[in-house]
Amino acid sequence: MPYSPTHKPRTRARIVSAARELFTLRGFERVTINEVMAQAGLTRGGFYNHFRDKDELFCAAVDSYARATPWAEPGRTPHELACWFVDFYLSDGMLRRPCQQCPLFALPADVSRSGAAPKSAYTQLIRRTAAIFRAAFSARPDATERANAIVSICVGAMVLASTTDDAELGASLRRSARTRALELLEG
Amino acid sequence: MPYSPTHKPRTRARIVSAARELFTLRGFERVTINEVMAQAGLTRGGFYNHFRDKDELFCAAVDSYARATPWAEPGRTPHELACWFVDFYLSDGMLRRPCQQCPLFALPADVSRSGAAPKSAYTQLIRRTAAIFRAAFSARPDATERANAIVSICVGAMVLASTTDDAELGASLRRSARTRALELLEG
DNA sequence: TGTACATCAGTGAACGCGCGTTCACTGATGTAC
DNA sequence: TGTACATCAGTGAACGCGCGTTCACTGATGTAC
Repeated sequence: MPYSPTHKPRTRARIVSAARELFTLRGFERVTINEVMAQAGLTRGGFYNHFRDKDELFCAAVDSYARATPWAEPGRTPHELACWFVDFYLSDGMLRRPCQQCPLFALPADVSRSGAAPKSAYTQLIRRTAAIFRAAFSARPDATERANAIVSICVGAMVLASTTDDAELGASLRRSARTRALELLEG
Repeated sequence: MPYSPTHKPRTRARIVSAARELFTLRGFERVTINEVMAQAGLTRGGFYNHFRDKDELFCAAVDSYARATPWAEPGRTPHELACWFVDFYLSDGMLRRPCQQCPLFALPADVSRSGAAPKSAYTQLIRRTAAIFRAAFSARPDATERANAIVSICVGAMVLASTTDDAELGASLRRSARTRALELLEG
């Protein structure tokens, strides 16, 4: 039994992590397996020891987001967390720092054109994000509806801001989204 | 001077139209020049009589959206038009009918990874869409801010709805977006 | 403890398909006479 | 009016690059004795 039993899973995790970063930055098609493996410190051929094909890697990458901890912070009320999350999500840093980009706004097109598994992982991610906002409303009858609206407005603003070449328009869209999202949270 | 002077421009327009439809449906990378030309009733080679390369076609396709009439309808007040547009944008038909899909939610990733020209055309399209909503507010000081929020929420809901595999979640997101967008329009 | 061995993660050259792009050619059309 | 001609939009075979994928091999590691 050469190599410890944790060796291969750790290598795999490194590949997935590299893929997640590159995919969110440049999209599924424009990232080559060669690049992913190089970023993980490996060479091309070894890829197929871990994944059947590139699609399976994509699925694993999206899935790894969905499994990531939903930014739960101790010592904060759900409402505080929700407000903080809106700010965090719409921040300059989120827009610029590619490896931190959320696949909800970085990868929708790639996911929508892909197979069932990434779509399912992506759907989970939508649900988790909405749940953060829903938790901020104690017992409002329209909690779900409001949480949905907040997710849409945050994702929409980031999609548009990351696509426009006009930084001021992008900033303005994000400011507006922040105002309205917080307004919805205050109810 | 063989062929009438309008012959070539009309052929070009047919190619752009085919490209627009295919790109919004399947994205820039997955559509081949061969397919575009076939859909326009032509063959591969002729493409380069009209465009320098595939990037130029993409730019022309995005641009042709930006130039499209912004759904101005006579006999309707700006406010009525804005409300109708929210409903139209978030409708089942818009989500399903690929050739009618708006590039704002169908192509953001492709545009953000492309060159300057498509980004600029896309930015124009954001502006035009926001202008429809801004026109619905007579003289509110926060008209621009509200219009921006409405665009973000509509685009965000459609991005998410077109990516999830859960039709009910998608419908729910679009309903929520509709409620809040109309609320913002009523003020 | 040290050595031989078996395993299998990783290597990198090679393959082959797909697609963007090129290019020599065709043939439809308007003009000249 | 009819014929020869010039133009150039469109054709389709061919090219070549890039990238996903394969495969025979290497060499690092843990185990057996």
